[in-house]
Amino acid sequence: MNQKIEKKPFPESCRVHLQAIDDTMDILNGKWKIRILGVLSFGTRRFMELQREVEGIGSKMLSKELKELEINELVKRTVYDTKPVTVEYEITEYGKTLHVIIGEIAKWGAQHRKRILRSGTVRKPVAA
Amino acid sequence: MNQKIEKKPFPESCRVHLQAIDDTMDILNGKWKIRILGVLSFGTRRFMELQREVEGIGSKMLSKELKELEINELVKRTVYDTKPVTVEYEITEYGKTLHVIIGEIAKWGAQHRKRILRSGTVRKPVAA
DNA sequence: CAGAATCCCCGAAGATACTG
DNA sequence: CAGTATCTTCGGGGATTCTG
Repeated sequence: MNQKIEKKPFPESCRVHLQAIDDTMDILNGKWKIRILGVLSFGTRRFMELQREVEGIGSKMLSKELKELEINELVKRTVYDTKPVTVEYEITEYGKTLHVIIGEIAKWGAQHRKRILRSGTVRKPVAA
Repeated sequence: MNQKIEKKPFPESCRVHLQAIDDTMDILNGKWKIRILGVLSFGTRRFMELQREVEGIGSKMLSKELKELEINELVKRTVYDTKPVTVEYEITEYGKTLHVIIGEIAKWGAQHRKRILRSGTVRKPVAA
């Protein structure tokens, strides 16, 4: 049975803020996208290089995630007409606008790691 | 010695950076955590309120994600000994250190939305 | 209300093989 | 090399029910 507590639905300003968060997260979904962008932030990469550098990802997933990033114009794919075809991926100018976010994520991660180590306990970054 | 340009596995500095990104993402995994933190950033919330405000989440998922956030000391759970028990969730001081990230995410989302609208096409934030 | 327990399904994602 | 195609498995997560 549905309980109704009916409080104020939610201030509009809050909804907008949350909507914005969702907009971003819809694009950066999947556990690989951020990581892929992280690797690409160091420069152009070929498919195989990415697969090697994004630890644990399979070719199918990599292909799929890259395609999604490309659709959203965050990554650019370039094909070179060599004998065995060569493909390079790089972050677009628009994609670079994400660097602020990724930078903050990296910064926090570094701080967090220090915190974990400092706190004697053998606790590790637990997720699940 | 070796004159050939070695394909270094990956510069150490880069690995550290990527590791930091992973550390953060391991904690903010799942499609709900960021959203939950976003809602909680507006203040203390009860279980049902969260479920209503984090659109689409089920009680099982909400419970699970909250537990994980609690383990990582990003969220604090308080139980009040009322007739039907009352439970409140709030962001911890440590959790607030994530506000920078979440703020940037929201900022980017807002910008992105504008960009999408501006670009005539009916393109919408595509994820998959 | 706050959640745990159950049942169950569908899609994410791995492994493998194949192609231009 | 850079993917695509196919098959299959596994568990995330939804719906529902139950309890303190």
